[in-house]
Amino acid sequence: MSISKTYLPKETEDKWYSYWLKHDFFKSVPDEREPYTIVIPPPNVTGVLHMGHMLNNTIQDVLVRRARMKGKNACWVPGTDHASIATEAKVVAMLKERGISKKDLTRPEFLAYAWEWKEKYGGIILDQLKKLGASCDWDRTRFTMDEELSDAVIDTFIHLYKKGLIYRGIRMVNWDPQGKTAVSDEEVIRKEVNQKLYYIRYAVAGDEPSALSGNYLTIATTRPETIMADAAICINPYDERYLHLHGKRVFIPLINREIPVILDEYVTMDFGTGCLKVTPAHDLNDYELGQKHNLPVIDILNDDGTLNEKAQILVGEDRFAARKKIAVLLEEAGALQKVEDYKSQIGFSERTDAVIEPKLSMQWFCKMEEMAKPALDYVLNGEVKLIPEKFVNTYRHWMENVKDWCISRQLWWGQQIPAWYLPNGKYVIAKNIEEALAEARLADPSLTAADLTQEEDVVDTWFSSWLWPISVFDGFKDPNNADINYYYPTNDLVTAPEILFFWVARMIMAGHEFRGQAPFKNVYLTGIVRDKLGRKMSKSLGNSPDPLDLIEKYGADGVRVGMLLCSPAGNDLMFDESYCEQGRNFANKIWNAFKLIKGWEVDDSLENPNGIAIEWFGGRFNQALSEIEDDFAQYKLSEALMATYKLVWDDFCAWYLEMIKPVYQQPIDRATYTATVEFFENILKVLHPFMPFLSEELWHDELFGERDEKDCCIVALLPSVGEISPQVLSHLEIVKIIITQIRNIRNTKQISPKEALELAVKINSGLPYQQYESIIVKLGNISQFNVVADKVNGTISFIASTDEFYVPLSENVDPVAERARLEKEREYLTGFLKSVNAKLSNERFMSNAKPEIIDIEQKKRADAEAKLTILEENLAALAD
RNA sequence: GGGAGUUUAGCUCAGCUGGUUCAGAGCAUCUGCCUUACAAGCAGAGGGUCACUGGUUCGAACCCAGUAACUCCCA
Repeated sequence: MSISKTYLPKETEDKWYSYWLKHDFFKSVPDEREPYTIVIPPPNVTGVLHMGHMLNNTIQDVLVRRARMKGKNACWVPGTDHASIATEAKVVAMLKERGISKKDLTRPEFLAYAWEWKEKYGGIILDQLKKLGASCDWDRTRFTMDEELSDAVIDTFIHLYKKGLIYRGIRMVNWDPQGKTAVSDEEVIRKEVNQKLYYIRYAVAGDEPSALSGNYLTIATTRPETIMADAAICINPYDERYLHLHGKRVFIPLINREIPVILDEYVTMDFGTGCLKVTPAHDLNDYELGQKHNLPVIDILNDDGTLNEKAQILVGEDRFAARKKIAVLLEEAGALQKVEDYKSQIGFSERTDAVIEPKLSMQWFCKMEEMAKPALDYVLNGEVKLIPEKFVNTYRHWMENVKDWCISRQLWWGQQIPAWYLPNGKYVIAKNIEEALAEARLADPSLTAADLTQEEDVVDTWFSSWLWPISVFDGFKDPNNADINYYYPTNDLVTAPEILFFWVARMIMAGHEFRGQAPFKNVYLTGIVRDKLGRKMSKSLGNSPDPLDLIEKYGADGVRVGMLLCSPAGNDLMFDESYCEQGRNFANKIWNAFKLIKGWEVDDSLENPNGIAIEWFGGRFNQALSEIEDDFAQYKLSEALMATYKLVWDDFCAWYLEMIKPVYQQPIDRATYTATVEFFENILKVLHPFMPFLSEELWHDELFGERDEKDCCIVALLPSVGEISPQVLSHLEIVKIIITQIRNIRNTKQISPKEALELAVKINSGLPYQQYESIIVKLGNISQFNVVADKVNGTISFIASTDEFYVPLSENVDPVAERARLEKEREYLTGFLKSVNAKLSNERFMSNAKPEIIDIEQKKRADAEAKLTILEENLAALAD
């Protein structure tokens, strides 16, 4: 039988994934076991897997697999969200390719195309997750536009409206002129952009030109194309430069419309010129100022960002083209004083990357304040834990300053708002047109269905997502069903901090509102995946590797390990492919350990010479297991993985296997073999959540005996922490030092590992070296291990614990080098002893320090003194 | 402008309530090895004024104050 030299992921991954599926290991139905539930943060249905998903879903899978192996009923619910803006954009693009324009279609026709698109491309990202090994219960896959979930959205809208939490109003919203919809504050990404600051002169009405003040005032703006929408010029009443302007009126250049000069302390005197153009329709602050001063609102922009007739000039031009052109016109008119470079923050649409236009429009809003209060309490009182904790502050700050949520979107792809307008402009909110009509008739019995028109807008996608932990279990349709009662509240939510507010917080609000319970207990916030230069991974930078290529190259297990190695909770991670390489190497190491064990022949007539090694590793394993347990309890996944890594690589491979492995082609005794196979099987279990494919592959090897088809690593029970014998563990640490010292001597003296050495020990500590002799002899390649009563001269010496070791060399020891080495050690110890003595002779230390601390210090002194004595003697012997 | 966070080895990070598991881990580096499980490996080694300045304390990476740099969130 031949086993490949390295682990070959491609030969195992698809095989085991379909095996798990076939045997329904991911499937969960309520039963008597304790549930463990995660709902996936639904990725955008238009999305393809990126590194952020990769990280996020690896973490979820590790948690779910671990819970499953702890005997819990683990349920990971997958799905996608409908991402109204992004999807609508994709569908519009698809139609364009087919020569169809959205405006030529009716709403149902458009939606038919949208569903067609969704059916075709919507599953891609979920299929990609399978490559990673995600153990989701795929039968439960949900989509935020599924009928049940959409019903939940509509019912929620009606419910909140009836509670007075939803209202309609004119507000300044973030308008995305490309998506032609309003977007929420959270969907606006602010970026620093180089701009120009235009200084523009406005002629003052009725003023005679004078040499002193001129007959104009100058404003500074980054948006000269909006001057036609100006309603006033505002100055600070205390600005002494402009006292002469009080009560005056000025003319907007080019169109010569007259506007007043108003006074308000809002204007900063030292910014720009101190004269502020007020454009209520196109700036949020100006809007508020306009409200205060009763200024008219003149909106000169169309929904697509072009100028309309109210602008009078440049009608039909795009806002940015208009900006360039108007600069020229102003220049020609002598109204442009100067242009300066200027940096400022500009908002961009998260979905389309278009520059956001502040725009006044009629929108639907959801009141937040009332719902925010309990949602804040869940986090403050610890019912919902944020990991890491530092996010609690941010969360509180946001919840205490929460603003109403603009929930309408001017799109078709999404749940249409259940509002019906009556001919008189009023509206009713109802589940469907029949109910709407019935309600409308209460006021006016003559109305017919034809008189009603439904609101065109749909609700924000997040208005679906905030219901996700409830709606995936049909908790709205059937609030008392077995699933929701069993799985809700879920256990862990794994998501990115950037959506802490507009998703996590709102889920808590919805959970409280509809179930009286927060939807999850723990929220694990992952960091942002950055490249090793610290830049956010993005398509435009092209600095993001394709996760599927990585899997191809390093195997899914290797990539999973790579992701986790560099992912402390809540901190951004500087991803580098070399982490995946490390993961692959680790897989390979395990594979080779397996190969070694697999190659052994058992001879039943042999005695077990490895009792101590087995006892030691058993203890070490349990110790590591409890560390890993602690790490998981604190969601320190990368540390749990590192503890596993070291357990396997260092303790098992480098020490244990070397201790017990028989000489080449010699058989092994039964007891050692059995113990080792059992250790290895337990190691596979511990590895499984991190490396599911490799562990499952090895699990089924005949090495571990017969397995029936349901006996799989994925459902094996994790070992529980067993007995640890501290004495053997601490003795072995000394044994390791001895072996390392011997190897070190070999290294510095250029002695081959093949050349056996003699070793003598003068025991001062009383340690039972005879128990460990065989290990020292084997790993140190010692020909003779002698216990001596006196120092051995002409040897290399070292100290471990307080025992003295002597290695005679075939060539004479170089006394000069040996003296130098010992003196260096003496120097260190003397310094160390001095600092310990300083403490012990310090009265204040002795009176203030805790007794156990003093004990430790005294022990340190005793040890250091003992070692120094030995060193002095050895140095003296060297001088002879 | 307001708030939060970070700063420890070349890189990525641990370091709980101040005191030998206090200066750690992994990777990278250097040296020597193709020792039949593994060169995607083995053995060994080097490397840090714990950002800076003060303070509290018998004792500070850890507590306090200030400074600097970076990051994020909100305006």
